[in-house]
Amino acid sequence: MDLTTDRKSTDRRKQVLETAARSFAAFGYKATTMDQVAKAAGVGKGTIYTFFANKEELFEQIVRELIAELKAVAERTLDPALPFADNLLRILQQVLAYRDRHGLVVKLSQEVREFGTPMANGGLEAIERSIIAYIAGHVGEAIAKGEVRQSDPALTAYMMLKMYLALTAEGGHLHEPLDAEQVLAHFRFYCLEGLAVK
Amino acid sequence: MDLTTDRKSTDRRKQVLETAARSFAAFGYKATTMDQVAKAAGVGKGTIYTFFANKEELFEQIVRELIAELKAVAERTLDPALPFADNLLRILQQVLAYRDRHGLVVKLSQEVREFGTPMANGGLEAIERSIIAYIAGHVGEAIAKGEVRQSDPALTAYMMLKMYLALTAEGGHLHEPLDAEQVLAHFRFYCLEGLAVK
DNA sequence: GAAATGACCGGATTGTTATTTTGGTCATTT
DNA sequence: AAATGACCAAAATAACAATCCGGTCATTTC
Repeated sequence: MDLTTDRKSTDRRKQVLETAARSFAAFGYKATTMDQVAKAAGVGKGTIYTFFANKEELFEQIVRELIAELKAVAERTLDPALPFADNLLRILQQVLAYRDRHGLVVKLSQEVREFGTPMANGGLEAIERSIIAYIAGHVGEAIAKGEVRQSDPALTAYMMLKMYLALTAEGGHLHEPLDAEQVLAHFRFYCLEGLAVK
Repeated sequence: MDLTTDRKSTDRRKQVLETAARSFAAFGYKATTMDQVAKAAGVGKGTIYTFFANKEELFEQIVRELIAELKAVAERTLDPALPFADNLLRILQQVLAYRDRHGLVVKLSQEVREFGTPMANGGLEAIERSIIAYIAGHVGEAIAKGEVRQSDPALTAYMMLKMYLALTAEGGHLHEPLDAEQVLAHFRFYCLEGLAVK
């Protein structure tokens, strides 16, 4: 059996997927060419089109895999013994840290800022939506357990993510950057406890 | 005394300012030309440069005036008899409604989205900072009066604006739009009361 | 002679055309 | 039957010409 040429179809597919993922992360969506991916994957260009209908579908599949990874990070971080608030903070911290360290997300963010590439923007939005949906699930559970006040889980999850991002990434020039411990304390303060005097 | 030609220098300055304000609001920063402003103001181009060092300074002066208008709207809305939370909501609603109805802000936002014009972006940021600073002042007072829990007024004002915007303008595609009453109720819920069960 | 002006300048922007690149196909090869 | 890469039309880019615009300053106006 010739190991060089006799590879199963699943191997080729995986090879394409991995190569493309690396290329999208390194060069972004539009600067990644199908020719280049084919060459780097050691595969004819036509072969890619037997697995993926077009460049967009190839990209979407890679985003889907990243979302699965983020979910895995969240599941790994989740500790059922801890109260909801602690899990929420741990997960936000871990998931967003992973996201920000991941080459693909970093590159896509830059591409959106710089060129406004619609596909790159769509990918990032899909990631954001999936994070909100994941948190919303746990908010729903927390409400059922009486750990969180009654509210719309989806909207609450959305507000939580926005607040967390307001404290960390965004608006870096409107307030001085906060370290991890400060972010944690402030998030608890603003999001969970509320500003009204008790 | 010839009313057509013998105008005082302050009149000419005001004329330029008003014409330029209308032009920036109608066409945005970069599509407004100094030639066009001079012509529409019935003034030689060189005259503009006796009042303003350059286009940027002219623009900044107009933004400064808009900020003063916003502050006036806020002051007019403020009712010292009302508790802090009510005033905050009324002011946010009034100021942001005024802002969104104001041609200049609308046009600058579009220009930033479309072309990323740095000057337009700078103007919007100045407006946002001034809103946050204004709210921060009142948050400071409310803390002193014991109406709001101890916190950094600037950061709290920033978080309040971000939350309000998250509920209204931004992320329109991540949750269905809310009407004014819902926004009010949700803002009270998320920002003031907090999510923790009491 | 102080204030106002608009012709003028160089750099930036825009419009136009020529050239190259790229996503996707399909006849041919393996 | 699976894989391939030469090929194509459309899209992106480069090259160049023409135009526009912010800012200046010698001249005019009052």
